[in-house]
Amino acid sequence: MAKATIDDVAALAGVSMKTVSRVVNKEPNVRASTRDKVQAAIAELEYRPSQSARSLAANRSYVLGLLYDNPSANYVIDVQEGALETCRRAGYDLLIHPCRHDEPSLASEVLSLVRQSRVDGLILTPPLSDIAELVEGLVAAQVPFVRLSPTENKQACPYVQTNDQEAAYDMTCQLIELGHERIGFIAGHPDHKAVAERFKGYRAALKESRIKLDKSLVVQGYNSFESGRAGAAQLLALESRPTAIFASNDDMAAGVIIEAHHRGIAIPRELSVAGFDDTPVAHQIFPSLTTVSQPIADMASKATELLIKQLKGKAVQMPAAIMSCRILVRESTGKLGK
Amino acid sequence: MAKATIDDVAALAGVSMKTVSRVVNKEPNVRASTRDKVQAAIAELEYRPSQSARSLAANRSYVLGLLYDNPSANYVIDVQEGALETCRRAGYDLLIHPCRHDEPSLASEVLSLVRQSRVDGLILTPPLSDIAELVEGLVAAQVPFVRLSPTENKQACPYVQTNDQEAAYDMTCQLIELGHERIGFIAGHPDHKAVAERFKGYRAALKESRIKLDKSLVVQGYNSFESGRAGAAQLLALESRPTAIFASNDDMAAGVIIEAHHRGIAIPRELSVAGFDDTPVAHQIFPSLTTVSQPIADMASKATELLIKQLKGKAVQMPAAIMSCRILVRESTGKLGK
DNA sequence: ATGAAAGCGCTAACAG
DNA sequence: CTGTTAGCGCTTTCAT
Repeated sequence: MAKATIDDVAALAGVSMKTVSRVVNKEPNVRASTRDKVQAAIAELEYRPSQSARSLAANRSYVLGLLYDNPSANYVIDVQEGALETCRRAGYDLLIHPCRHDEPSLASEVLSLVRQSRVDGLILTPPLSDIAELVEGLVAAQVPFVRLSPTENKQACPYVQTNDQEAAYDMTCQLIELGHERIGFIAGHPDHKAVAERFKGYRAALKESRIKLDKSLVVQGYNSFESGRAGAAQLLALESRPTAIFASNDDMAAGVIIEAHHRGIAIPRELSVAGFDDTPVAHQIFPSLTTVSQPIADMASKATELLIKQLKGKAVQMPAAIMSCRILVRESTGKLGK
Repeated sequence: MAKATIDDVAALAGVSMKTVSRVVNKEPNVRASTRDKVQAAIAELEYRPSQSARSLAANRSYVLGLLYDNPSANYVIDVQEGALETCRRAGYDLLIHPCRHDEPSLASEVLSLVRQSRVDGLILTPPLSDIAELVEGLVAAQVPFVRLSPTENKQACPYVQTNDQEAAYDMTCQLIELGHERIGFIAGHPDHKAVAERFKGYRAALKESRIKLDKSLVVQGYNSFESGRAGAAQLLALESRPTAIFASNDDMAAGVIIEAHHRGIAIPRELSVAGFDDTPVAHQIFPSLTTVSQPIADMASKATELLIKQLKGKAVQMPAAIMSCRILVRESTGKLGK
């Protein structure tokens, strides 16, 4: 049996092509009995509308593009999962498009994707959310898009973010309450602003507790395990070394833990360690890592919803959603000497 | 400026639409000077062919579908990366389609995706590579597809696999050479045959060294960290416990390491641990894990090539590619007492 | 509530 | 080597 077309369905149901189209697209103004007839014909012929034909006619692809440049497999997978969840419910598919945030041709490459009518809209994740040229290019070309965790130019499009600076603040407060005063901090990659700005939470907590910010306790990391280990090596070699280290993400925190192991420093007896993200390594490491969990899939799912709403023309203004992080206390933090 | 169409380009270049089409699709039989004229017009108008129009006319979407049901984010990301690499070079895009291998409607759901003309072909990854109903359904519907690491029904389609049973054999031999005789084994998820069959390599190595297979040393794992930890708990509680444990993947090996830490068993002095896959946790854990690295992205890239070749009708028979694993010796294995 | 006609922008088949 | 003619299977617009 050859693939059935809308004409075959119309003929079998004894209606016009347009009526079948109405039923398929759940448009109103179809009598219930007519709809039933059509649906029976669809079932009998196993009719599936051709996406290419409807894309061409309607000038919409029913495909969304997910853009990312993130070395964390877990982050990307969670985003994909969340985005797909909403896509499926709404009848969209998802095209993935990893790219390089430092590629000069990034904006034109992405615009080309849209101009080929491949995707109806885009989802941007950090650090792409903060690439001004890309964001401005999309706005100028009137491409519908949403962003996850943008830190700048927030009126450009709908977005979803977490209160992660607040979580970094809370985490730092917890360490202070445990009695720590010399708290090392490993900052996130400067290009990755959402991570980099977790530093603000750390700083605010110290300030509130009237602990002077000691610049020798703050080292630059680059989100990788290796950079975390290197940062830890620097901090732990200090004459008066910190009693706690807060890394801006789990990979770097894992690096801190390994470096401490290799130096024979006991965690948490001699050093508390905290991370951020709750990646799998956080509980696969010894001791398990105190960290912050972000609802990444939920953020992506919500962002995709905002995008689809925008595509349907329902959005007059640019909505935004803020979601909450959760601190997970595990084995790697505690009072000194315990 | 409205989006330029092929007619606009043809008009500007002073040729027919068909000639533009030839240039765009790099077909032969176009005079160089004509091609140049056309390309100049394309550049001037910033013409990008509409994918929907060409899909409809040519009955091809230039999109491939990637099917997976794998809890390992790293595996999936590597597969995506490899597949995309080939896709880009060949002018294809990639649609991702996670699904559940135990879902009864899996085959019909996937066939529906193809019938909507969304994808021209499919890439199946473990454990989907071994879902007979899906594989047979695709063959029956004459859908072009390729598989990664299939263990059954190998003539059904082109495929790519590694010599991982051989690698498991080599790893076991290495442990034996280090003096281990009581080597525990944590088997992979039974639904995930490619992983499960690593056991064969372990068994073969023991046999060759005339070490009797002790069934109490083989426990069933399910590929997860937790199942690895549970398996290790069982093995390490044995009266005569193993001096080495080989887990069928890194997540389970990480579970072994954590369980050993909690029991105060020193690695590798009292227990050697080996894993499989070389996921990030393998070097983010203490001690770092001896493991096997598979060229996952390369496999996916190669598989995608085979698929595209098949789409172009170039493949008469079903080709297969076998790639090599590499053993990475790290800190977690050694001689007893060292 | 339903239908008829006119494309969407391209490729395929054939003609020259 | 290049052009002409027909669709691909839908949605849209406008009738009825």
